[in-house]
Amino acid sequence: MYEMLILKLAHFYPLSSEDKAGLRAVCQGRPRHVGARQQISSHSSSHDTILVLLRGWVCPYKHLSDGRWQILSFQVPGDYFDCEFQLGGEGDYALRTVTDSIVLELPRKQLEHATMVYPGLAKAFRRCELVQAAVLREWVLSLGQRNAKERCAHLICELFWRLRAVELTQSDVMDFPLTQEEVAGAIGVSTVHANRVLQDLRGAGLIEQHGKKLKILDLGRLEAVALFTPHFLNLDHGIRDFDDGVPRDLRRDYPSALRRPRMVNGEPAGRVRPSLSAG
Amino acid sequence: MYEMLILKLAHFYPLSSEDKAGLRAVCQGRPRHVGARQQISSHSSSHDTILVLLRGWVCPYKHLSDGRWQILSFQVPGDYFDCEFQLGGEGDYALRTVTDSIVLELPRKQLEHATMVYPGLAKAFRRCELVQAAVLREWVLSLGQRNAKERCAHLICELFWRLRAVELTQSDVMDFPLTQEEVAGAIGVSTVHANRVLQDLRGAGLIEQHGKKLKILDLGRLEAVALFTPHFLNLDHGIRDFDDGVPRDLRRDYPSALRRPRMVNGEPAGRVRPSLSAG
DNA sequence: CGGTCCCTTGACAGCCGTCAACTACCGTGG
DNA sequence: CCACGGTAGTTGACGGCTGTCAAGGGACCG
Repeated sequence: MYEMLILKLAHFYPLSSEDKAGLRAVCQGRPRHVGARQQISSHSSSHDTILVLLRGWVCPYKHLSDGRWQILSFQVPGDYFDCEFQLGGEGDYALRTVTDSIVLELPRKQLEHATMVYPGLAKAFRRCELVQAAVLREWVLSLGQRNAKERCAHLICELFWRLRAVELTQSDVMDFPLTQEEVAGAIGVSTVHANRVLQDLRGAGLIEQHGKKLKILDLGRLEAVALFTPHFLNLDHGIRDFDDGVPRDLRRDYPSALRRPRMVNGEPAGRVRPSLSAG
Repeated sequence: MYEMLILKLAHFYPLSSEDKAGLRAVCQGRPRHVGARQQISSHSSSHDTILVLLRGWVCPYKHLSDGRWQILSFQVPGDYFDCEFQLGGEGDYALRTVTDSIVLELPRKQLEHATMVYPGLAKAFRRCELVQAAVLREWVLSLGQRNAKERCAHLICELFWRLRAVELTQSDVMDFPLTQEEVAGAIGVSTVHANRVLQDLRGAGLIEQHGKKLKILDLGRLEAVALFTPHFLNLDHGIRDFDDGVPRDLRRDYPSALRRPRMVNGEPAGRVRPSLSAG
C-alpha cells in the first residue's frame, strides 16, 4: 500500500532499488484509519513525524478569527506532510480529511537517517517539497488573478494531472469527492457561486459529474479556460537529469515588461497595457 | 553589511558565535548592485547559488499567459531565495527588484558544507524556509477570504513586523517603496482599487504616507482591520527552545466545526452558519 | 518646458456574495 | 411500504465589492 509514496517520489527523482528498499524499511509503522471530514492530529507520542497519505483525500486549511476559512491545497494518495509545520508550537494551519483516509506516520529520525544513507531519497523528498511550494505559488496566482471560473477549471486540471501521476485516473475519469462547499473553500468563493461555476463548466461541455466521479470531456479546452500549464507540477517522471547544471539565463523568454490585459466580460481583451516596465 | 542575514537568522534560532563565524566565512563573495525595477537572474556560472538580499526590496512574481501577473511576496533585507526554485529548468516564477538593491550570491556547496559543520545554521535556515512557506499560506488565506481593505492592511502589518525584526523601522515609521500598482499586484486587485483602499486606510486614521515612508498611526486598529496576528511570522527572537519536543495535541483550541460568517457590507455579521461539521 | 511616472477621481458595469427557498438523494426506522 | 431527517445541490432576486475606462493633476527630470 505504501508503494503509493514510492510511486510518487519516483516521479520527481529516479529511485534505485536500494533507495526503495531503504524507504520501505522506514515504512514499518501501522497505518491509521481516519474517517471522512475529521481533524487529523499527530497521535504519536512525539510530534516529530511525517504523515504519509496512503488512501483518501486530505486538505490543510487555515481560518480567520471571525470564522472564515480557506483550503490551502488538496493532498492525494502518495502525498506527505511534515508535522514540523508546527514550527515548535501550535501550527498555523490545520489538517482534515475529505474522505475516509489511511495515513502512515513515519518517525522523522529514521527517515532522516534513511535519506543520509540513500541520497536518492533525499533528492526525491527535497524535490517533492519544492513542488509543493510551487503548487502553493500557483494557488496565490490563481486566487489573485484568475476569476472564479478559471480558478475552478484550474483546480480540476491540477487534480487530474496529479492523480494521473499516481495512476489514480481511469482514462478521462477521476475521483472527485469534494462537495461544492469544499470547492468553494479552495477557490475562495461562496458555495452558491461555486455551484454556478461548476454548472457553467458542465454546460460548456468541459466536464461531467456522476456521483463522486468527474469526467474530463475536453482537457484541451478545460486547460485553455484555466490558463493551465502543467509545468509547475514538474511531473517529469524522473526522466530528466536535474543535476547536469547547465547554466541558463532565467526567464529569457519572459516579456520584458509586466503587462495586464484589459478584462471584458471576464475575458481578457486583445489589447494589453504596459505596466511596471522592466527597465 | 551581510550582518543583515545573521540578524535575521538569529530571530529564528539562537546562533552561537561559531555559527556566525562559519556563516561569515561563506559570505565572501562580492555583493552585486541591481537597479530598481529590474529582473534579477543568476549571473554566476552555475545556477547553484543562494541569493541573499542585503539592501533594498525585491519581489518574486508569477504571470499568466495572457499577461496578468501576481506578486508572490516581498523580500526585505536579510531575506534570501534559493535559486533551486528553478527545479532544474526554467523556474515557475521570476524575481525583480522594487528598489535599488544589493544582493550577494552564496555558492550552495559551501553553504551546505557550513550547515553540516554548524548545525545551528542548518536549523536557522530550515526554520527560515518554514516561515517563508507559512507566509505564503497566509497570502493564500488573504487572497481567498479577506476583502481588499483587509488584504491591504494585512500586507502593511506583515511588512511592518518583518522590517522591525531586522531593525529597519524607526518607531512607527517604515520604508514603503511600493507603488500602488505593486500593492495592487500583491493583494490581487486593480490599481484603481488599490488607490481607493489606501485612501480608505488613510482616511480612517490608520496610516500616513509621505513619499516612500509609511507611518502606522494605530497598529492595534490596523491589525484588527486586517485580522492580523503575527503568529505565523514566528518572530520569537530565538528565545524559545524549539526542540523540547513536548507532545501536544494539535489544534485543540480550534472550533470543532468550520464556520463562515455572514458578510454584511464587507464586515462579518454576528451570526455564523455551521459548515463542514467536523464530526 | 515637455515628458514620464505616479496618483486621483467619477461613471458605469459585472463578478460575486447574501438570503431564502426549494429539490434530490440516501439511509433509517416505523 | 412510506415517513422522516440530514446532507448536498440548485435557483432567483438583490446588492455590494471591485474592475474598467477615461480624464486630469502633481512631482520630478532632462
